[in-house]
Amino acid sequence: MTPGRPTMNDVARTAGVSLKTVSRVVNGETTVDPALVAKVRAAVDSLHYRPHLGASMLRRNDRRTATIGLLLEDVGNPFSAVLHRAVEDEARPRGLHVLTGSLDEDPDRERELTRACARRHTDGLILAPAGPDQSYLARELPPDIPVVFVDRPAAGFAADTVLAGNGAGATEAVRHLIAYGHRRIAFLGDLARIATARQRLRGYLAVLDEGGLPPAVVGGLHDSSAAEAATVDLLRRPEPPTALFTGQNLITVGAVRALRRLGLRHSVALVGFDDFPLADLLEPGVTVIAQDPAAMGRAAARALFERMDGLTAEPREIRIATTLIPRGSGEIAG
Amino acid sequence: MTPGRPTMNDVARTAGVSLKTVSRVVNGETTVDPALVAKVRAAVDSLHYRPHLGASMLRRNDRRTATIGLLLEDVGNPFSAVLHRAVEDEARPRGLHVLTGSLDEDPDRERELTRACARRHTDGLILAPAGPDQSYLARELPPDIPVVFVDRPAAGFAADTVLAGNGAGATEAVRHLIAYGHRRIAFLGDLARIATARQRLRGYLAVLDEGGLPPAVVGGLHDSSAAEAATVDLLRRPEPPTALFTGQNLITVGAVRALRRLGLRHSVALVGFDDFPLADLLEPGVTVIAQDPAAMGRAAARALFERMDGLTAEPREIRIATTLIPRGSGEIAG
DNA sequence: CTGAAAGCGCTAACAG
DNA sequence: CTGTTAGCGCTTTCAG
Repeated sequence: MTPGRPTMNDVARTAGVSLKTVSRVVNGETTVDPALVAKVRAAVDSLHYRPHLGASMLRRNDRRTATIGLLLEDVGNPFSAVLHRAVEDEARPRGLHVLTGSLDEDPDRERELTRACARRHTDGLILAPAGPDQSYLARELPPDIPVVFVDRPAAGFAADTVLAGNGAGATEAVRHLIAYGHRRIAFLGDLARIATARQRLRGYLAVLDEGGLPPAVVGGLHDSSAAEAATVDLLRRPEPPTALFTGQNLITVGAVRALRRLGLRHSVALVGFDDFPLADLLEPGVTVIAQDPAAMGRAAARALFERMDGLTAEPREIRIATTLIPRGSGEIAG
Repeated sequence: MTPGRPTMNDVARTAGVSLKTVSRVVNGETTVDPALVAKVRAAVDSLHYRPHLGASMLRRNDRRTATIGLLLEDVGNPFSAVLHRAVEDEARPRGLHVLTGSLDEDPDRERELTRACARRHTDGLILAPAGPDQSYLARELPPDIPVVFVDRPAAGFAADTVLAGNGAGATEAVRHLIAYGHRRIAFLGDLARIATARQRLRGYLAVLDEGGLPPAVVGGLHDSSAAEAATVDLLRRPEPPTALFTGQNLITVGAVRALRRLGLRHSVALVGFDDFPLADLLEPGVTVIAQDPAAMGRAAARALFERMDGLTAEPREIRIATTLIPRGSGEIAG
């Protein structure tokens, strides 16, 4: 027969004390005779006993699993990865561990993974919404597990939300280009689906409108090579734009490639939304509106912990400011 | 009074059946009267009942939590992030979820987090060892939870291990430089602590020895700016190297910055270990020995699942091949 | 096909 | 300061 993993009972037996005494020692209660503590400790060590979190959580009054869920677009992309790490760093001092998942813009997967968190009784959930509607959460998620949305606004469910200053960032980018004399400024992005992208577009349109300049929008770009092709296309038109504003990381890289291919990298200006490593080592360096994914992760984690601690205030919207980093490509005069 | 989360008992009561019937329906057993199934389903929906994974796992015979642990150096760095994503993709079809943690080269943290996994009864563990010795696992980790090591070899504990072809990759890099006529080739790396780094160094030394060439090793570089300073230093010596081989991502970037600062980027050759985004857009493009973190994650996950399914063969060592990607910097003649 | 009883590993509540 | 009893939400016997 296989003995299986030792239980508190086994420890109690080999230590010659009652189960409850073992429980007290394991939980660090101070009201135990030092001699018994020593006996229990010895038994724990010799049996390699580890307490069973699931069992204790089942019986305990606070019912904490010391685990939070973190559902992001794709844990493999740099933005999500840095955000993830920031959440972990906030969680660590509280003894919390992180269960992660990637949603890939798939609303079904979003429901599936939130359900997985509910079944595991995570103490909280940080979610970057993939689908257009989160009203299902009121049904699927028990009311005792708080949620914080991050990176994208949710719909149909009220909770704290941490967002980048998308509109403000876009506004700053376009104003910057206008200040350098540009009047034909194009926007390249991945529109429609993602609320974040729409906010950036809105910022762009607002500034152009303000200045009486004509917009030129290319949407539906989902990867780098599509962006490259679209940029080449755009610049070969009659009266091409003299400046580009790209709505996202991969699109920026596609535009850089296109400008290079066309030999225009020193004559057409470019500002990208979202920073990326080595942007400063390209030629020219790429001017960006930098987001701060680490700050977003920290803010989301802190908001979640406040809720877990019982805060019941109105849902809050927390904006993490963006920063324009001039590196050359955005300072080409028009 | 707060009702709390509904239990199977609540469902049974509102459906007018026994607890056990609810259990059967929830677990998809087929031997239930369709009429009762419908009643139970209705009760589940109306109460928003969700089964409690912890409670079921406690009583169940197989004792699976449907969760695996994944402990990496830093979930925020691109290498770990891509590996993480690959593990998740393998885990998903098996209905497994991933609990993640970053070790930051800290052996204490490694023990702390493996213990956290043990207490949560994860079904398995994928670990990128941080400390020099993993013999504690035999004590800390119950024998029923299999481990797979990834990215770095472990010591003192035998288990499947997935590694990049570090030695082979380094060998290829140095041979490549020699083929381009270089005789003074320096190695810049983060030595000592990390087994992986040592293997790369060993490959470098072996090839130089083979060709009767003098080694020049700079170690202890832990970040990009240290690497930059060291590179500048190195190249200002009398008889400086004509080619550099950098042992790691951040060091490569530091070297690129140094070469640029010294105006030597088109005259001193460079091959870096580990690929990075935009390496092809620099000038010159940076020649690298690319690892395949996604393949490593996949292989680790598959090996783990085989063990979880009961495989008891000898521990295996799985090597994931590296690829030399010539982009210019490594093809500067010496 | 359905249900009643027992008990997974642990902690709460109450005695001693 | 210590032990006993009951029971968390669920699945497992084993009877109907």
